[in-house]
Amino acid sequence: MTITDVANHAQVSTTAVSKVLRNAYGVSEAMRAKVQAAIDELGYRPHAAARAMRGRTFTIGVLLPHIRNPFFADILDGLTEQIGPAGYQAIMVQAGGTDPKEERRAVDALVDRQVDGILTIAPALAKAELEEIGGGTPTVVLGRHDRSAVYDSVLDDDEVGAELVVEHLIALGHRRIAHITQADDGRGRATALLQTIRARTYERVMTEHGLADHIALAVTSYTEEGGYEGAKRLLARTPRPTAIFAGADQAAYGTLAAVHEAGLTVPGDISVAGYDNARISRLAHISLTSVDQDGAIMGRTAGRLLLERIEGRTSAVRFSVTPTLVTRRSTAPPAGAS
Amino acid sequence: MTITDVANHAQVSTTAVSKVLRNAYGVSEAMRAKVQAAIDELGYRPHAAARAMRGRTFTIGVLLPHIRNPFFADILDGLTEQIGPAGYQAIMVQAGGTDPKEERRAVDALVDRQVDGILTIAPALAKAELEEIGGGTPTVVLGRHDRSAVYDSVLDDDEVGAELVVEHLIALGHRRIAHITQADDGRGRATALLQTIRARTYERVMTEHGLADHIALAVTSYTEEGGYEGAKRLLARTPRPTAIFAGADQAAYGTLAAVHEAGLTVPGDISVAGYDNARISRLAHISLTSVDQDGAIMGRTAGRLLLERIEGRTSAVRFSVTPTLVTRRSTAPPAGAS
DNA sequence: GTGAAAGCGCTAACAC
DNA sequence: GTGTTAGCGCTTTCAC
Repeated sequence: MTITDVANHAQVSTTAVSKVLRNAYGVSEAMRAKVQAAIDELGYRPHAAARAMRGRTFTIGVLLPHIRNPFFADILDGLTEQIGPAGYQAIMVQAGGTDPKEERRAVDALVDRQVDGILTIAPALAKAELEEIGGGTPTVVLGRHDRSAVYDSVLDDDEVGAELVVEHLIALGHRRIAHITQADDGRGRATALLQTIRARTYERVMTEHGLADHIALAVTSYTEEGGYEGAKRLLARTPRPTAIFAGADQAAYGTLAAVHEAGLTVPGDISVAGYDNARISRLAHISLTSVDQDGAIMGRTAGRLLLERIEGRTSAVRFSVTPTLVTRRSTAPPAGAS
Repeated sequence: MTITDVANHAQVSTTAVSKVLRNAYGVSEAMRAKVQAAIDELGYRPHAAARAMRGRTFTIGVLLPHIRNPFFADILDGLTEQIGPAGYQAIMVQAGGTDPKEERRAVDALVDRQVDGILTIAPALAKAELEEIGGGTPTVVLGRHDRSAVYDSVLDDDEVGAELVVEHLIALGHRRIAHITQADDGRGRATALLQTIRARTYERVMTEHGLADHIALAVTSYTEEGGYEGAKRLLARTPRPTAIFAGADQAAYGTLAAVHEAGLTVPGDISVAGYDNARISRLAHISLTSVDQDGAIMGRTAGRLLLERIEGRTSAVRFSVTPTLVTRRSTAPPAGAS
């Protein structure tokens, strides 16, 4: 079932069919109707690979670090909502860990498949590599703070978000506030990575409040395992922190497990806060104080920016959402606070 | 950078290059080395779309209902582990809800992109549609109980799993045990769907223990929202159930929230059990009794079966894993049990 | 063992 | 407004 079959069936040229398929300029209404009828009748669907040889694939490639973080689902929903009506389909690939090599392989897989646009979510790649990719394919980078003239950026203001958490804990009366962050791999400017911004903001706010001596960092990863491991280390300190700010909700879940396992209670002995406001964090049993960044809006915006670039925009755009703090039962004044 | 460039650079024909690329029969060792050197030197990567026109894409398409269920991540990891070394790349598309129309659209997107194989996870499509897809592309269906001669099946023995949960609750002394299940859309034989098997097994085991009068079903969906909604309905019954078996962990999380919101405790007032043994269920704060099905093995097997089919196998294979029960703190004897 | 050449299904000049 | 036709980069006969 090819475009030639449709053309024969409708008694027109393949050009006409191609134009109807792409809603291109220069087809009469009668022609359109005739061709469309033939398409419907034959149940024809264009061959994506053949299209890719010459024109568009109507595909947006999404690079996800992994599919375990429910926050990514919000982003994807927003993206799909935006690009679907324009006839685009999102395909996802998993980066597989924080190894930039693996990530590069995954993003190359998208490039090789001739996607029309790429959305990378919190990539660990060096900026130069991202620009190389952006130079060849319209690209939106989500969750990084570098400024590029080659690709668009969608990000949450992590400095605001981290500040909200630390200020909240300090206002509750906490002084020994610890933080769990994710290691960066040392390539490129670290200040571009959201975990670095969150961690530095934590240190800055602590210092501003005269709590520099109480700064305690655990460098693991934004995963449940990372949160668990980090919390175990932090809880072993003497004196023990009274609050733990995990840089991501996933890590906060691991922290909750570690606290519980140590025979301590939340928030009685330890307050815990996260970042992302994943849906599960809202559940009464977890009830995690967290920073809400609107993933759906971020996804929709990424989609819009990609469509604009595909249509020809070449100037770079940077879109930042301002996060808000959602306080729940996992944070409370420290024991002994009057 | 095309195959012609490589051929020119190595002073050979494009045929030779193509053969080296595909590890095809009939190239001398010297030729292979020369061509490989040119490939490496030029940093050449084959154009996937051009390949797709004639041969393989080295791509496996995965249809996911959504990316919120962490159990799917285990499956995907297993799949990647299996197909990666063979040079295959997994790409995922989201079905977007339980609407079979949406699901069909998503799977067609994979077919249009000429993937070499398709893995559908817990699809809601009619069997006839799955067979149509399987007829055109090697297909593995994960999580359905229909028997097909056209596609392979990978499943967990849901009858065993559901029985383990209900027997466990009964052994603890519960009698008023309720169940939250997912609606099916009425297409095709319902007995093919895992939610139907789990629900019917629940009814059967209850009946076998003389508890037919205590059967209480809430038909919502395997999501947090579905679990929350279903639990609210069940808790409104008089007399109230003492245990709720949610057909999936996601739904169990919603159930926990609803129970908590009703001012009741788990497991003091209500025992809660799930199915899937997602990682979060292990966390001390949730500590959900659940059924473990080994997602990694299921994913690896699906990958192996797909590669076999791509290599030419035409007979259908059915692979079933036997689940186990993991008891945690969310289930306990009912209040008033001596 | 190696290479020339046809053609996969589509898009886009360009001619009519 | 419509049709003819030359490729896109690769794989695959089929000669040599």
